[in-house]
Amino acid sequence: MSDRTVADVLMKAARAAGKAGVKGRPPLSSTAKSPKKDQGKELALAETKQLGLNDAMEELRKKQSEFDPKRAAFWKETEQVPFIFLARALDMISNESGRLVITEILCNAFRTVIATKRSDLLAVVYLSANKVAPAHEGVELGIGDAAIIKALADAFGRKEDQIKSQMKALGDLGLVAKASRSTQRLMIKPTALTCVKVLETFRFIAKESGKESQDKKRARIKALLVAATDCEPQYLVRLLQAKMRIGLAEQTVLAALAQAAVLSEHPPVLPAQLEDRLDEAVQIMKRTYSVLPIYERVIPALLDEGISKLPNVCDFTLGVPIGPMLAKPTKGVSEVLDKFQDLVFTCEYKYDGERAQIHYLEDGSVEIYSRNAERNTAKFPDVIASLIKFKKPEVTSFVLDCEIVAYDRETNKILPFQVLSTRSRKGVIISDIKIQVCLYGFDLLYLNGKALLQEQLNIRREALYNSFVEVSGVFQFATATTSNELDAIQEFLQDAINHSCEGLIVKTLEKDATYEPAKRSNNWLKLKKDYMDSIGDSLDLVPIGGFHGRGKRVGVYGAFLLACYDEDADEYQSICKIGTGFSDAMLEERSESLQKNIIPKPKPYYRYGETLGVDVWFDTVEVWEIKAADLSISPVHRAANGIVDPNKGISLRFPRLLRVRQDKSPDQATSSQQVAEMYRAQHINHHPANGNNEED
DNA sequence: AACTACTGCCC
DNA sequence: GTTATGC
DNA sequence: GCATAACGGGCAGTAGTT
Repeated sequence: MSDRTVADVLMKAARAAGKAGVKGRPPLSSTAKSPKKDQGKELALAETKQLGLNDAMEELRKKQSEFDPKRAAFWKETEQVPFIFLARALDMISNESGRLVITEILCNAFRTVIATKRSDLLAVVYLSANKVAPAHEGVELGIGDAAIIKALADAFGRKEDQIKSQMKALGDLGLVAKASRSTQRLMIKPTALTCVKVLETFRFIAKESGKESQDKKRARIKALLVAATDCEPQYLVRLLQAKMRIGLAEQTVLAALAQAAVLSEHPPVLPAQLEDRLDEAVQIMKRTYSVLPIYERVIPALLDEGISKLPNVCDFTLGVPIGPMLAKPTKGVSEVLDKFQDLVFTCEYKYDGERAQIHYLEDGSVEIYSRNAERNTAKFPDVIASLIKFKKPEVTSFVLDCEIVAYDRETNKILPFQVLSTRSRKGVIISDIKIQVCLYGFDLLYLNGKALLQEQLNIRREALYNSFVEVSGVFQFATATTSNELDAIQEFLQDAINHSCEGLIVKTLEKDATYEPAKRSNNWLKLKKDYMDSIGDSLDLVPIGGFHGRGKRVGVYGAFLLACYDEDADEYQSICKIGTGFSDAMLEERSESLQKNIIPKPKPYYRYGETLGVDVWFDTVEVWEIKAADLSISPVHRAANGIVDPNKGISLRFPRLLRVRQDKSPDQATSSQQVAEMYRAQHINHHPANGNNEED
């Protein structure tokens, strides 16, 4: 089969389709954004027979000052909120790009729920935020594109291959679902979906496990799809994918929720105060959720007590993960000095491991949470067992912010992230552990019954230093300096890198130095070698394959397969895919240019992993400069195969496009020898278990 | 029992 | 994780 | 500056298949 024809046809089809339904980029083709309420209207009238639906939905468009919550309800107040109400609201939002308007529509929808069926607000918010449960509860759908494709084929009586090729063309399974709507009319119309029912089904899907669980999950999805009408299939699928793609995500949901609470108050807020109250409410809601990310707690409290009293009822709770504070990237020491001009600050090593937030409760129990609030407690029983050794006896409760790093206690050296990631993740037993870890503590958020979030970093850090003792290779404080001289910082950065760290985190100490949960704060700056221009690994590589874009990248390539050139064997060896660093214009240019160089099948002198699933192959014509943070041994890529590892190639960590090298031809690309040399130059600390005879 | 594709979650 | 983009 | 949505490598765990 010829890849060219398939690829070409799909690409053209996508362009012709004008990329309706996914926003973010002014479409290549000039099809104007046509309001699509017209289409929805007919479908709704024909199918749902819910008279008043369209009028009701029209109400949602109104400004919040003119909006009448009950007029937007087309169901009886005793009934559960229909799913189509939310789906239509989301569809309305998909046609908007302004965040204010999006927030307003969602706010109106929430107000209607509050005014009619308050008990459904929780489900409606969960669906709006595209979540199934709090992150730390570990509820997983276990449904990906492959499973959805099967379910769609099943529900609409289509062939999987057909769905797949339509997926390539439309770039979104939600749109495929929309296009698949069953033509046959059902004899008995299924009962309308409700938000509660949909959320409940998602939770059932998550619970399904073991033999034939995939069939059971698929059956549940099918049932939802069959019962769905109008735009419901599209949004069901997008919810299952956890990709809403309509410019709405959790932060906006929180804002809308806060505003809806204010606007639902009795007596109504005076117009003169309204704007301030709304802004304040949004801040309160975001802050509350950042320290207590559990809708089951926040929403009832919001409904019962109102937004103003929310902080009194919903506060940080030991055992519940706080959103970790994040750092802003900076390009160099001078930018850091610039941003922290007159402030006192400190520099800490940025360790290359995984972020951990450790909760130690009064009863001695422990929870360990990841950067994304996943409960990792069962992954680190060794950490829990060692707590007692580095915690001072007078410490009865704490929340520690730290980095867990793979560590070789023989050589006292930090091991690479790739080693850490090989640790088992579930139900780990201490005696089975092969990779030891060291904790690097850098912040203390809670101590002996008292939250420290509001304290400045110097206070929190003092508390940290006073509460724990270092145990070499088990628990150490993040290496820090308070020097504020450019040269000294530069040197400290080099020290960090020499000690197997990624770079530095620079933090304000005394002023503007509170812990800002869940924020990428300006008070923490990260400084990595590869952020700096003219420093860090950069390679000149050849695009040899393309992958059809999804979402806002439909109609262009979303990613490319890159290769280096092996001079000895005269072959191109895949080294990584690349999908970031392109401006929209650049991505279009490169897509268009490479499309002219499509070849029907890969050249015999291309080396690559078969599992990559390349959509389209290109002749070697261009050279792109790519920046990366590190080089790694790869299970799929083939660069420098046989040079560093007998059976494996080399790949790049965090690859991104810098620019197109118009001055270079493909055979002048970075050579496999150079790639191998760059890999060796990293001076990686090898784990003893991996260093010896692996393959003999 | 070994392999593979898929999924979720680290970075 | 990095990056680009619209508001 | 914030929020969102494109996209990266690579690992363990799981379900299904050979």
